[in-house]
Amino acid sequence: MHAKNDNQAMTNFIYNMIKEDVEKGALGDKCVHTRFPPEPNGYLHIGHARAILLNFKLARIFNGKFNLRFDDTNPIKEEQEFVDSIMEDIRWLGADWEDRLFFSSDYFDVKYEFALRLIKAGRAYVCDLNQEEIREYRGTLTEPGTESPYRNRSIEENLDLFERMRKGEFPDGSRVLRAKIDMTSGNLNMRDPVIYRILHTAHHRTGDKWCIYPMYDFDHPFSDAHEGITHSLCSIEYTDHRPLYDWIVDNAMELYPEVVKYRSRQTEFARLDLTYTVMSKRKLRRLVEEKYVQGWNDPRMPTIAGMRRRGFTPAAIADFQERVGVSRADSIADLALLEHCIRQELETTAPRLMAVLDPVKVVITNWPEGESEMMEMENIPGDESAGTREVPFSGELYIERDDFMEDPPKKFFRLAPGREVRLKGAYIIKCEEVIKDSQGIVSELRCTYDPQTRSGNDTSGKKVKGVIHWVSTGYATRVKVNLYDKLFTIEQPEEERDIDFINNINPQSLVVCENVPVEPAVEEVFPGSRFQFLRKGYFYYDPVASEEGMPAFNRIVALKDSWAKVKNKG
RNA sequence: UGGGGCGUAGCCAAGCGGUAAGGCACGGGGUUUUGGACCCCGCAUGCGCAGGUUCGAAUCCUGCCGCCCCAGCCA
Repeated sequence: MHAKNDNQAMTNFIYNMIKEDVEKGALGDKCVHTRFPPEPNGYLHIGHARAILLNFKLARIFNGKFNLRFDDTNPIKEEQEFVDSIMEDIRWLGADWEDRLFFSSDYFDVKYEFALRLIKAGRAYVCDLNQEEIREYRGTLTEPGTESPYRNRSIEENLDLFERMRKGEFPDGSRVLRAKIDMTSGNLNMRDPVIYRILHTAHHRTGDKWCIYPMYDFDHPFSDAHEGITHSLCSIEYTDHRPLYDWIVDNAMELYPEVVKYRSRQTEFARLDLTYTVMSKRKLRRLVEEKYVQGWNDPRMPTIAGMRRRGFTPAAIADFQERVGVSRADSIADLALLEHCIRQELETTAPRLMAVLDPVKVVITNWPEGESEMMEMENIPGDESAGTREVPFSGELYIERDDFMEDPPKKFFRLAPGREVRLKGAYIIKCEEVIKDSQGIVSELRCTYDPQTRSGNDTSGKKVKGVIHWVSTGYATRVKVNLYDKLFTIEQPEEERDIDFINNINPQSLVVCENVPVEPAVEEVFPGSRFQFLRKGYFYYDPVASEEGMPAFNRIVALKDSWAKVKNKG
């Protein structure tokens, strides 16, 4: 439907590059093969969705393959809980890794062998410098480093020491294995990078089998080449690591060709940020831990889990990613674009329902006492196949409090004393009397209806500008509604260097409406489905927040509101 | 002269020597029983700046300016 053809949608530089590779036969007998390599130490967010979808779609467009590989080389930070949530999120997004679920830790044996071969080739050595000394020897951004005094140990000694590291003879931090590259390189990553460290910590997959673990820069390129990844896509901050990536892959091909399926290449692209939210793991964790939100899946969070509970759809997220595009330039996508994508999808797919979020009572004084009438309304305007439903109309109704103004400005088209308005799908009513409580708050509007104006066979010839929604008081089902809005009040909450980003939280990011009257058709809908509450916005029947007898609906996004603009102009 | 990356509209982004796509946002009009949706129209004499090459430059050259990343035994 709204999803464009893949080939038309993709016009970014990575797509172009792969297309060229394919056309000139650069892949040999290989097909395009990509991967998404999350570290299982946190929840996925909308920024990750770009990487997931990009990798997955690229593989699909070129009839290639897409792997999911957990980068689990640091047992201190990684947990099974995150493996599970990450898989759930990726699956929900629609990226299918088929039978190719891998873990970096699956290759610890073969990586150990590779390390041995590097040592034997004189290209890696065990270094006894402690962490602080390694830092000192590394030099600075502007000064070259100094070679470690252990750099020229004999191959035999290195082999012996590395073996003893593996056996657990040395404490954490006492020794590391380093690649012997160039301590004078302007690129710090090439100054004899550490490739294995000692960590006497159990691993979520390999248990106590290992007490030495490979570093990312050694592990990642090797795993890519080992899996036969043709295009290794990563974010821009790894550009500096590319020479090391190539060094590792080249050495693997030379020293251990039997386990290398492809000479993988790394390509970097910019991360994706979004306005009115934060994306850093640290800040998201703070929001959760300090209880500014109710958890990682709070519908205000930019996490995949949060967006799923808010009611976003995978299709809208994918559409958003496509429209934003991919480049190497730092970018912050506009929340308005994401909102546009979900509105566009729901406009044609979400059935309409009437709910009055902030009710005020209307009594129709000339309506026959105790009578009611069924009004037929379209579920999705313009889509006959979506059918219609019956909505009970009566002499006592709720309408939205802000659909009435006692002293309205010229451009206000809704209800006001002496003015007429159409009740959507029903009759035109006229406000005859305003009743207020002791505090002067409007408590009831007494109106008359015009029997000639029944929707569908209006013989009155009347034209009113305003159309408002309503619910019959005697036929209202009560639900809970969570009105979610932007989590922050400014576009870039992370930008304010001197002010804690917490200060920019939107105090109105969640407004709860209890006992909201909704037309009775709501009783036939299911958790997990999406609706438009007429004129108010799109809502998601939240299976998590709903309770027995009290369904909860989350506002995904409000409808565009051009009245608000008029009103604010004065 | 540490190394690397990036500057096209308010936000994204195409373009790769032939005279600035597209989307969102914004503004105007039409239409409408959702102030929604839909349909028109408008929105960079200009591509960070300054020179140069060329019949012709966002694209090539030179020099500047600005922003981002890198000194984890994190990924």
